[in-house]
Amino acid sequence: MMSDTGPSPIQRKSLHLELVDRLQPLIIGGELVPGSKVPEKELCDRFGVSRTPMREALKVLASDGLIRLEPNRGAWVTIVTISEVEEVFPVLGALEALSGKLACESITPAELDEVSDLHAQMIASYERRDLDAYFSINQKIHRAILMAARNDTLTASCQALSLRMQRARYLANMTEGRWYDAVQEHERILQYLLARDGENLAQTLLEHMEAKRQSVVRWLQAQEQEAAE
Amino acid sequence: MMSDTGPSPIQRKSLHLELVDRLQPLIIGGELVPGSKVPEKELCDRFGVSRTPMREALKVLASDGLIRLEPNRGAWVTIVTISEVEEVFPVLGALEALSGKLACESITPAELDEVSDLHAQMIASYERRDLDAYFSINQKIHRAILMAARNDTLTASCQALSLRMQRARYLANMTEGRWYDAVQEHERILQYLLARDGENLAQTLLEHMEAKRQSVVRWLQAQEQEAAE
DNA sequence: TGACTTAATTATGAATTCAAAATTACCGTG
DNA sequence: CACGGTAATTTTGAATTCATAATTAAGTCA
Repeated sequence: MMSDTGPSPIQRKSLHLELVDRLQPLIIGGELVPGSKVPEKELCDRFGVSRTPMREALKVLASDGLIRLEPNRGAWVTIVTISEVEEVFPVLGALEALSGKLACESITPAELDEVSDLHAQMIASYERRDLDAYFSINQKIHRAILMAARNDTLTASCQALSLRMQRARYLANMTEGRWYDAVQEHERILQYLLARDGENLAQTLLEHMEAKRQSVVRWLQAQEQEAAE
Repeated sequence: MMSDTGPSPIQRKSLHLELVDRLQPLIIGGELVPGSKVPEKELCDRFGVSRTPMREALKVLASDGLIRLEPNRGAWVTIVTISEVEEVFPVLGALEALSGKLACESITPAELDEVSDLHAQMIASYERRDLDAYFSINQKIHRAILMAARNDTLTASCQALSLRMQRARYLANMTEGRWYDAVQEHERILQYLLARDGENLAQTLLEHMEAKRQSVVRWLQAQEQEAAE
């Protein structure tokens, strides 16, 4: 159902890109702990590659902000700071708002069906309080809207920033109240999308991001508090 | 006058980052011709480095979209296509609009003076039809607004996309009419910034980008036409 | 014991090497 | 002469090597 990027590319991806794809989940999944050192040698052994392609991959991940390279001291998994959240969410908001506007212009009935379907699934996971499923489907919805916007540059930019925000399991933490609100927001998002009302969809996505930002910042502040004790 | 990123970093940048910084101007300046092969060995000789850091740099540049890596066939300088322009400018528009909004909240009187000064210089270069100076100052203005927005993530995103649009000398080509309009737009941009009118500044920056997009696309279409003959 | 040196070890950055792929040059055949 | 195929050359991707910087361990002395 997803739009294909091309006719089955036979070309083997270069090793370093393969590694980028493999390392990303380790970082956002928390297996590589934020603030800890990236165990270069260990990862080389694990993936059965030499240091050269691994280090190339680390350079790319660093340019995406997922890790930090300290000269002569190796690579470190970056941590999500409050100030970074305050920076990234407004940018992400602007980009998602644009994606909503563009999606309304280009989305097909089939794609609308798909989003509706995903939305229903998301509601179902909300009702049985399945947070993991909820988050997974939630992301699929945002991605589906992005796809419908038909703008690969926009997709890539959103993707990169989203990854940075997913580094920890922080986002998977919501109060019951915030969760309810988020679902309401998504209800509006779906309605505006179905109505192809770009302006209101953009506005709602912006508010959605702003609310998410607040929620994440609150949680991080609570974490800080906790750590101080 | 520009805000310093920190207290004189003694730490030597890693070689590959140094190379990224050195290669970028070669690409956007057109010395590395769009569509041509990146002469890896030649560049290694020129900068006196081995292939390892050079190849690391190329991987990073590729992830920024300035070059394209074809497996087993080397690196190629990407060309600015019409469809890419149609993609990038709307994204850049959204980001610049945000930067305008944020700048209105945080810009200092000293920074406002600086922008006013740059604006005056830009008008002067317009009046003597000095396109190179005009473009250079123009960029400084956009960058100053970006700095005033106090959002490094936003700055980095804008920077990356701007670079992609600067790859050729295409942008330095404007009709007399378009040039005049651009100056008028910049007049409004300055006024809204001085008035700290975020909403209108954002809107104007958006329109500015849209106009620029149209102008660049027209020029590229003309180029295509020319090439076909 | 504990701070300060100094030596051993390890990790990092970058050059070099090597196998595989792609390109070019060469050559025979129709 | 054009075409197809094979061998030589070059380029690329990735492993290995090597010098240097950083870290750890050991030893010295107050």
